[in-house]
Amino acid sequence: MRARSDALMEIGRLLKTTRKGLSLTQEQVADMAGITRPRYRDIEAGSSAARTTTLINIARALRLELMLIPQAMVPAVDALLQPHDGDDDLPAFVASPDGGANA
Amino acid sequence: MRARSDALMEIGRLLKTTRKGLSLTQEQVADMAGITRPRYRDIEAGSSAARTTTLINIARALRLELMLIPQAMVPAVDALLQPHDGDDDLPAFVASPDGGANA
DNA sequence: ACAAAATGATGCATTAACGTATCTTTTCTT
DNA sequence: AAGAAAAGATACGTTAATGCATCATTTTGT
Repeated sequence: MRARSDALMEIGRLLKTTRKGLSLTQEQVADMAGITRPRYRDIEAGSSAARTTTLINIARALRLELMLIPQAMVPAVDALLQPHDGDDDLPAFVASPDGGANA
Repeated sequence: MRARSDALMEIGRLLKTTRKGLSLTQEQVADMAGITRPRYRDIEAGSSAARTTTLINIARALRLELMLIPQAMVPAVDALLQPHDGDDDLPAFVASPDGGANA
């Protein structure tokens, strides 16, 4: 409800972009992820820090996978994702800077 | 408290492996991530679904980054992470199958 | 073998994610 | 322009993540 971290907003933007790329409504994604629309809305808006399981379910509804990448490999992974020749959906990747411990 | 999904246990295993590779104690990682040791312990054991912000903080304490990768790109990213010639720490990557909507 | 550190584990209080309901505002479609 | 659908937003109750304290067990180091 009162999350609002940089990372959350970045994730939210990615979710929204990906969802629109798939022409899905918030309700459809929420259903697929097993949560309600108001909750999905908060997550997409970056105003709620979803549980790990919830984020994974949302990601999969959008054909994304949550991964933990060694920081040293992030540039390489980014480069790999940049020239998305085109399979079906839109590109994606997340995370970067932040700071404040919790919340 | 009673999470226990496949994905959570997989993440937990990765966190533990990475932490040991960095020779850090649970307490050190918990401190860096801004949570308590009992909580970090639960997360590492896969018995608790951390909030997104918490997972990000833990990941960064372990020099990892949370990323959402298009499923179509996962094999390529995996391949990129496999032959880690030697940068600094241990390997890493996560996620796979699961199912049950929430929790 | 011993001590110390690290990890496993539990109980209780607090906080925020999540569900349900309802409303308004914006964006599509015709 | 009118109507419908989607998205934005808020309130309140429930549930689980988190903090704090404290135990037992395992591992590490000397």
